Amino acid sequence: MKLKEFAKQLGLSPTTVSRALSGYPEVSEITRARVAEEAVRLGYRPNVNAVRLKTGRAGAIGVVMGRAGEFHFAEFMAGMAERLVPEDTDILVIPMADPDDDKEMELYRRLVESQRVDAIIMHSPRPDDARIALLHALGMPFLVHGRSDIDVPHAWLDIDNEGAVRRATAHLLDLGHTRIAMINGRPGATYALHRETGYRSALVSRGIAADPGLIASGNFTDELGFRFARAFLERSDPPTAIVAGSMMSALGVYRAVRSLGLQVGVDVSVIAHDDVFPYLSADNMAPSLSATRSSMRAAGTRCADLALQLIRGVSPLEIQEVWPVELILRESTGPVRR
Amino acid sequence: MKLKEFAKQLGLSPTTVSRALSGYPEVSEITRARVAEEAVRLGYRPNVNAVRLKTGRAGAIGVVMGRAGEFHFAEFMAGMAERLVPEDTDILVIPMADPDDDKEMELYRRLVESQRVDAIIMHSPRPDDARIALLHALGMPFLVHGRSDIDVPHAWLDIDNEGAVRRATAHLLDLGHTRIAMINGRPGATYALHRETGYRSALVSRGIAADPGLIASGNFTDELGFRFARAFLERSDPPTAIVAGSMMSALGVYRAVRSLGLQVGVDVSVIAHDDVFPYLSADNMAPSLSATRSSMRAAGTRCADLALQLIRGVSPLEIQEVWPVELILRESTGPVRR
DNA sequence: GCATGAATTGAAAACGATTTGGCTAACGAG
DNA sequence: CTCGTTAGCCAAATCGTTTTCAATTCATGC
Repeated sequence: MKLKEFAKQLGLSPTTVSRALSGYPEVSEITRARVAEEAVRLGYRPNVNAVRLKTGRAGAIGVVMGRAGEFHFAEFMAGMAERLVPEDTDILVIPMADPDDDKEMELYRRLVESQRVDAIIMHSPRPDDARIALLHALGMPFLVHGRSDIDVPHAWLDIDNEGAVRRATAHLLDLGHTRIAMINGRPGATYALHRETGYRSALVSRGIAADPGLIASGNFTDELGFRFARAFLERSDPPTAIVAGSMMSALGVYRAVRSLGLQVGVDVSVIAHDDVFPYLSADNMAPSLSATRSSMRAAGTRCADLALQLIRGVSPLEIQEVWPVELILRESTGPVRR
Repeated sequence: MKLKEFAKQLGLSPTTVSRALSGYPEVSEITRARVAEEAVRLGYRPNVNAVRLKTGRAGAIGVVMGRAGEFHFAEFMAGMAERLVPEDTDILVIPMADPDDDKEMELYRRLVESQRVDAIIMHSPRPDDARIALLHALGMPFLVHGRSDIDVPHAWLDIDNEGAVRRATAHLLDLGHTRIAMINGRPGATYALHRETGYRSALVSRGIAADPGLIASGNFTDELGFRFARAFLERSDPPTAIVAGSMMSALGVYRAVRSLGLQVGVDVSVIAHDDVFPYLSADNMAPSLSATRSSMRAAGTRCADLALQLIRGVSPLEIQEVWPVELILRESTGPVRR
């Protein structure tokens, strides 16, 4: 059923029907009602591609996905959907190429030129992220989930990674721990830097020098959590507490602690960052995991919302949001054992 | 840069340029080369929306996403991307509505009519899944990841859930276990039924009656894994082995076993299904987890491939694939303890 | 030297909507 | 009774491609 045909059935012109459906003011309320009603009855729906061609709007928001199958991603997208479904806006997944490669840049360029999306949401930027510069130069509305120091205006939403880790570390210090290890994310991303800054600043404020041997970086996997924690704990001067970057890392850390016959929360205190997953909760771990917490799903919803605002013309400069992070103390942290 | 303008720069007609770029045979090799080269140099790219309108092809495949943020999803999509990126086909995420609701049906209807996707990939169908009937009726190419008994032709790719669980259960029986519990997925989905069938048939073949009290169903979460396993093990006649539906369930089961002072692989044997995640591996659990294994990522890649075939006109009837599932024995399974 | 067919190329008509710029009728005001 | 204004509607142009149909060129065989 096309507009022309539908209009004929109604005894109206395509113009009027189009206007009625798009809510323009110059059509009488009574006609509008009739058109709307008949559209439902006859099942008329404007052809998206025609609308897109004519208006230049894509009706879709692109979200960049890492190729490693990050477990955060589904949760973030589910959050996006919450906001975007009622808006009738599509979610387009943009698989990342190698970020260091020129291909990645080429990919964005093509994406923008092809007008398949009205805005882009990207994750885990680096302090000097060429993608941001490019998207800005191309004039594509985009929202950064995370932050960048790059000298280009960009909208962003981030959590207070630095503050979160600082508080977590400070809490461990309060408990008497002085040798505190840290398992961070892949080096390069701003969030990893911020976390390290938070960690260091907490130590410094107590006059403790950070031991480079107690800092490790890598993907947020159970395996690396285990390997790093084992390596820390097998040192001659092992840490008494570990700050881990994710729930998966924490699983590995727990395992490492246990594997050495030690007890989490007693011999070794553990704090991790929890993005709040429906399938794995810090509360349910044994012992329950003290964690810095921030909902990935909520971030997805809000990012989608902000992207919509960008599309509607809000200036990127007005969109800069830092979310506070909760610190939830549970059983995995305890006073240092002498 | 539009086609018209680009063509003029080349001193050719839009027709020829279009043909050259789309690889039609009636344009000379030399012109084609020139056009291709200049297109890169001048940065001409056809407007996707115009192409879509004209050709009726959307250049995108839709994939249905549950709203619960299933952890499998990112992995599956990463797999899809592997196949779809080189094909220059977009991935559109279709958030699911309530499947029992009419809204879900309405959603598909609109999706199809709006011509936003050329094919749809859906997951976890039920034996009698109205969505399949609808998509078939609407004439939309679609691929089912999983299976359905519905009497409507549909293309599908599934793993051998029944065989996997049968073998897993049989292996436990071989080890002398006779009281074997099972933690299944949400009731209703075909895969859950198949798994239960596999479980029951293994028991029956040894003349053992399935105890309904040893079968539980629910989302694949750590929490439910724990709760179900606890409930099982606290019975007066506890099972000596547990078959779990996912890695997350297995985490919960491990926790439950430990919480009762029991030992996985010694007091209680555990087998789970492993979709192979980069961030959590059965091999690394402690004790390492015996598992039925099938790569979710590979499934995503293959599903994307099959969807492309459907688009190219291959009959759904020719696309029916069952993947065998590996059974990998590790430390979490051992002979029954008397 | 000419008809024939193959090899290339173009002009123009779609695709299905939105939107600009009229047009008509009705209503008050003068 | 006319004129200006407004509400409501419509015709036609447009978005940027693809594709049908027709035209042109060119070599080939006679």
